[in-house]
Amino acid sequence: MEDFSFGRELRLLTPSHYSRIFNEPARAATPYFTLLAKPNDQEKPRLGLTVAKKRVKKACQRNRIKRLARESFRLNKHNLDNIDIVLMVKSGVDEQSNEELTKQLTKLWRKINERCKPGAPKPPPFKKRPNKSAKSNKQPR
RNA sequence: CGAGUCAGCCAAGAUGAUCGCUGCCUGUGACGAAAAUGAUCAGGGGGAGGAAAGUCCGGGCUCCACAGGGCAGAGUGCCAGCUAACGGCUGGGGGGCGUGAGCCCACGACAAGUGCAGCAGAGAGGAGACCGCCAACCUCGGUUGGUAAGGGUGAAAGGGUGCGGUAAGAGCGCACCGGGCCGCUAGUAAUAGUCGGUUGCAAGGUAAACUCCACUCGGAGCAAGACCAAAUAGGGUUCUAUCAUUUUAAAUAAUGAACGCGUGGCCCACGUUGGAACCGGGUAGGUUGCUUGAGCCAUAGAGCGAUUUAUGGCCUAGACGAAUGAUUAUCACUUUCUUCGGAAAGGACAAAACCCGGCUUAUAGGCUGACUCACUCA
RNA sequence: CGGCGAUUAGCGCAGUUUGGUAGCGCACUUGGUUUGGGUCCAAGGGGUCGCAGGUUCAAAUCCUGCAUCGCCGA
Repeated sequence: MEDFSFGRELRLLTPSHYSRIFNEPARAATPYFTLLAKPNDQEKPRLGLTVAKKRVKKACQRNRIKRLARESFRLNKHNLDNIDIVLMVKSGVDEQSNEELTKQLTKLWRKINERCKPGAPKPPPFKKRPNKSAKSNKQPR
């Protein structure tokens, strides 16, 4: 029987936890999510969520996305190594169905775990994304 | 049956299953000498709203300030009541809309004072002669005077209709209607009146213009405030005494040395030369404030009503990178398709953050009651 | 969660106090100057004044309610 619990020891609780991960993390992304991750010295994986008000306007939609992410993490955490993950969202998530988001998240957990393995190639140094705005302007709405 | 008005209620459709989150209660009881605290695990029964929203008002609560009063500033604005309070609600008055049930209204004062009204128009406020009308004069087209009935301008032109009157006109006079003032009556009052008297009508609009009048208001907000408090740096007190020598009551003073900074190196200049204990401020972090309250339900009484009194019963979320969820089964409901077996899709607005009373805004639908209008039948 | 401010032409801003005509700079268009371009000169176009109600004869301006953007407080 797998352990599916999700207590406080599996979450990132303070700003210092978060800022550690923002410094040179491994990255994985889909059109609606971005994951940042780093190995930790605990025995378990840990999860933190950032759902910006700028990206998702309504409070009940923010809650829905956070719940889905936590639920997905809870069901998949036994496949993860000891890493800290921060999940960020992009604009447009609130228009997607629960089913679609769950599918994307399940893929992402596997992907981020691969990239955090010690043998994996080091990610390029964290730079400011060049000309991100120019690129997004080209994309059709 | 159709159209409509008002009031109230429900709201991720209902019931299960599996896997989770959270705080409460009961048991367990790690660490610890023990007590206390209560880690962990198990069980039980709770766990978003009518607007939780906007933050537009009002209050509780907390801290700060404060003799008393006034000014300034802000707000409210028909009258009476309700309330902890209000810009809210109830009842009444007045005005407007609707055939009606009903709905809407910042609705004090411009006769205290000041201001504003572009353009047009003769004239924009105790006025005025552009056209017209009338009279006089003359060069027959004008001049002077009278005149507010008619035309024209404007959002707005200084009571209305009729008769008399007049050179033409005019509240100039009269009748009726309307208005002002004083009184009477009804009403707590706003206000009302087939009421009485008086007044030719003189001062029109605008106060979401300044202003005046009446009433209200100290400021900030739970990120308020209270308590505990690591590391690092720094402050104070005491003791000891530093790397050496001399000196002094005393690390009191002086010299040298060392180290740091700077340099390829040197000189000069600058700075530092330990340790211990205690004290207070205070950051990260934690605890508290934190949910029993102007509370909810039922019955009875008072009141037209808002509301209130009495008795009985009930306890109904307290999170903090922030819980209240996900998947699935069966059964209902709506729409579409249909080979009438079924299949597919769908269910609003929206998430507590100290707590209440209101207002405003968003909202798929469903249910209940009262009433109005139209038509038909009896 | 609480407390504040702003929204006017493609861009940056006046005008709002005291209600009647929406203006300035850059940019844009046309013409002139020049061999041509720039500079310079002259003329011109372009604005539901964030949205919806109300007060008023008349609203960018006064009042009310919404929307969007931004700032501050641990």
